[in-house]
Amino acid sequence: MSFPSINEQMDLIHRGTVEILPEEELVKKLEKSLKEDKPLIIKQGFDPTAPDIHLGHTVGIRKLRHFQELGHQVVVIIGDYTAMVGDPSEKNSTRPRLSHEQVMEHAQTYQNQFFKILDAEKTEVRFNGEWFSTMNFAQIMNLASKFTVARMLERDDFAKRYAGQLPISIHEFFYPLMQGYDSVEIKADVELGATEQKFNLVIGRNIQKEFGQEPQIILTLPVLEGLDGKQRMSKSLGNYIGIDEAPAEMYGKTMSLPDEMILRYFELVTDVDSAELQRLKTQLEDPETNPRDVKQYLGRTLVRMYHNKAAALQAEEAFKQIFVKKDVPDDMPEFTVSEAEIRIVDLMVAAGTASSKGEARRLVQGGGVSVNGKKITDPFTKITVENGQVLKVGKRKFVKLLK
RNA sequence: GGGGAGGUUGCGGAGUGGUCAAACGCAACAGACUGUAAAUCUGUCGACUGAAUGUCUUCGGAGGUUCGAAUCCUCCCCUCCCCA
Repeated sequence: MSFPSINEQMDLIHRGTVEILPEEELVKKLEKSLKEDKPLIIKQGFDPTAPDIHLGHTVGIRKLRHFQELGHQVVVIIGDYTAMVGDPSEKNSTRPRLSHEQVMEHAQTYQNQFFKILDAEKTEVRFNGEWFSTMNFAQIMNLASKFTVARMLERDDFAKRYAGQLPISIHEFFYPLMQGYDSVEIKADVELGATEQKFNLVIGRNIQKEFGQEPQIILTLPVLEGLDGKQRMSKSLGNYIGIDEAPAEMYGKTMSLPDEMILRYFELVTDVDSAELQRLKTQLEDPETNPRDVKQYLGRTLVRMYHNKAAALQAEEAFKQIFVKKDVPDDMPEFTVSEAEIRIVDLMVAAGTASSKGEARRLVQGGGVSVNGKKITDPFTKITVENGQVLKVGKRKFVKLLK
């Protein structure tokens, strides 16, 4: 196997990263790997707590991909055991513990999605239950003895919870220890993680030293903001773009991003090269440019990456049709009405566009509902359904009515 | 083990016997303006009923007092702080 030069490697490694700690050590490791023609072991762990991978996750996965392209060995750890603990990072409360069965189910979905980005042939997937399930209490005590409570409480999240009189369970202290021990088991050279993971990653270095290994390099990556442009992208906040989403969804969600996020997304979650990135930056700074156009390009790029080019163009067309021409989409869910005449609020609830009649009534009164382009303002309006009529609720809910 | 504080509608946080489906802020949703951007403004924000000084469900859980309980009492569960 041959590797690119150190400079070339460092260039790609640097893209989008926040910190490399310590960078000189990484260079040394790369030199050694080059000299001995031996790939570095690159680790990142994933807790299969939520079964869908979104763009936020891909920041790390794509970095793994970069290492893979450079010829290094990527090891993905599925934290089947750690998931049962729950990572306390950036959390202000104890996470619910998952059953092993749930975890394994999620893990499968994760793997399927990983390989949309990673080269499955060159990726080693390990479950940390492999070593944790057989660890005995003496070994656990040994691991636990290597850290102090004060050290744990240095962590911001723990410190805040402690100060805020919120519960911290003892088992949460094990999370960083477990993650660190994973590095020992696979003899990691580099571990990737989001910036919020820094504490856990540093613990990994310490643990490796305790176990007589050369400590791993830490590479931190930014936490991607979600659709609101403020809070981290996460499924529970509902501000995510999932890589499994349909083209129209993916494109539409991209278009709803705040403008300030455009470049950041290009940099962190797309393949555009640095020259292109620079060009886009210049373009956005030009007052003549409508940022919307650049955002459309971002939308197309993302759909192309996770679907294909045709889907990207189609998604864009559909989007324009609905929101630019204010037309109705070509494809929409259908709902068959059995009654000859139905009240608008009942129809809305039946067709799933409102969760209760109260909500339906409010939407109607708020002026957000129309049938065949005709706005309805009285919640007691009775609709005589004709085949093919379109019910529109809010900005984006369309239902085709059938008899 | 002892002492103290606390658990309220997605979150934060008022409310200490009726006027409480519960202030206010955030988030969310809808409307106006737009580029499904941001900012701003307006409205809504437990459910049911053609809608109201209506009914039901909700203030950690279970009982109780009362004409009436988020509010008072009893027991239980959970969290935090201090002392040992």
